[in-house]
Formats: sequence, structure tokens, C-alpha cells
Amino acid sequence: MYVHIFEQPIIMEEQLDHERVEKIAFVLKTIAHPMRVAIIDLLNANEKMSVNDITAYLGLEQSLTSHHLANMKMKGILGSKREGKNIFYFLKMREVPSIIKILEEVNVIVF
Amino acid sequence: MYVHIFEQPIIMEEQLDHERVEKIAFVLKTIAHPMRVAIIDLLNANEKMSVNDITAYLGLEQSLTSHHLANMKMKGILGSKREGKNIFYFLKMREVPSIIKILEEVNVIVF
DNA sequence: CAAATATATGAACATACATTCATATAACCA
DNA sequence: TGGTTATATGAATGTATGTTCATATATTTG
Repeated sequence: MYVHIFEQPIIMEEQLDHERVEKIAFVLKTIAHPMRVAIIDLLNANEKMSVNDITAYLGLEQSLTSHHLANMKMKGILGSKREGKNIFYFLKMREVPSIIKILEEVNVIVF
Repeated sequence: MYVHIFEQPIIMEEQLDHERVEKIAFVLKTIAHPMRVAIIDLLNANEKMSVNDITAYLGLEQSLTSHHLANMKMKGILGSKREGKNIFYFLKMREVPSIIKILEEVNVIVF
């Protein structure tokens, strides 16, 4: 039997359980990409937008935009509905813009 | 010349610029992993902890813990200082626990 | 100083993610 | 109905990330 002696008194209560940690990381991973952050920021300002408009506004490739949108939709961050020829995407998980807001002033060196 | 007609009136002001989007995504990417979320959560409750204590508490491999800690330190999320044999890590970027807090109640299906 | 403890590091490998391209589907319009 | 516009999809590829293992370095202690 092995007993680990902690260097410091450790607060062991109130720690997030494994499942919760997984869920949190899952959401973070889903939005942790420049293009997806930009899309979320746009949809936070605009209620809903068509794929084409998002593509045009951000200056991206149609197919790539579509992949990212589908991904975020599948994972519960976005929703979509068709209106005629267009499909409009909108924010579904309300926690997400708050996360971006927190980081709006953050100062880091990206590499 | 090509003119794109938007489906809806688009709010184009106040959108995050490219550099800001990159920085936000960079921070998110750095923390978007179950093990790193758990470490951050632990360091949010504990001021500082030695590598060994983190490793023991979370039941991880020494080397893997070290890699994750070094990574988060390099990217400005954590700091560290040696005290004798031990090296203690602590939270440096204060925005980070707030992000996790926002997602504490989030409900998603992870896959 | 040798041994023990604590932590870091780097290479090798495995896995996951992003992007592109070509093509498919769906709705609309002449 | 055939063409056009809007969007999706899937395979192929490239790139990045996570993990393991073996070993290195730093500090303390007998």
C-alpha cells in the first residue's frame, strides 16, 4: 500500500467530477478555433445568418464554413433552419458568447 | 467585380478583429482538454500545488502531468516557482476559472 | 558524495482535427 | 423540366495534439 503525503493542505471538496470535466472540455474543444470563434461572434450579434452570408462576411470557402457549422450544430452549440433556398444558423448554447466575452480583453502572445 | 447581397441586414459593427479572434481561440485551445480543465479547477481551489500533488490527486502519470503543466505555463495560463525539491504551479490568467465556471452547469452529450 | 526524490525533456508513436476538392442534394425559377 | 443558387457530404490529405517511455537535471539528505 502506498500513501501519498501532500506538500500542502489540499482542498479536496467541491472539485468537479470526471463527467463534468469531460463536458466542459468537450464544449471548449468545439469552439476552440479562430474560424468558429468568429462565427459565434457573428451569430451573437445577428440572431441568425445564412451559410452564404457567413461565408461572404468572413471571407471563407463555402465547404469549409459548412463543415464548421455542421460540426458545431452536431455538438449542440448551434441550431439551423431552412427558409427556402437558404439555411439559417443561430446560436443555441447561450453560455458560449459569455465565454468569448470573458476573453475579449485577454492579452496573450499567440504561437 | 462581385457584390454579395446579404439575406438579412447584418450588424457589421463591433465584430471582433482577426487578431482578437486568434487570441481568444488560442486560450481556448490551450485549456480545451479534460486533464487541463481538471488541473485548472484544482489550482483554482488551491493557490498553488506541487506537480506531485497534482499528479497524485488526479491519478495521472508524472510525465504526462508535467507536459500539460509546461504547456499551460508556456502559453501564459499558469506560473510556477520552485521551493526546495518541489515546483509549485499556480493560476496566472485569471479569466480562465471564470470560463470553467460558466460551463459548470452545461448540459451536453459528449462524443 | 551517493542515493533518493521531484520534475523536465525529447523522441517516437498514435490519434484527432482542419482543409481541400469533387460531387451530391435541395429549392427555386424561367 | 433544365438551369441556377445554396448548402452538404465524403474521401483524401496534411497538420497538430496527446501519450508513452526512457532518460536527464535539480535538490535534498544521510
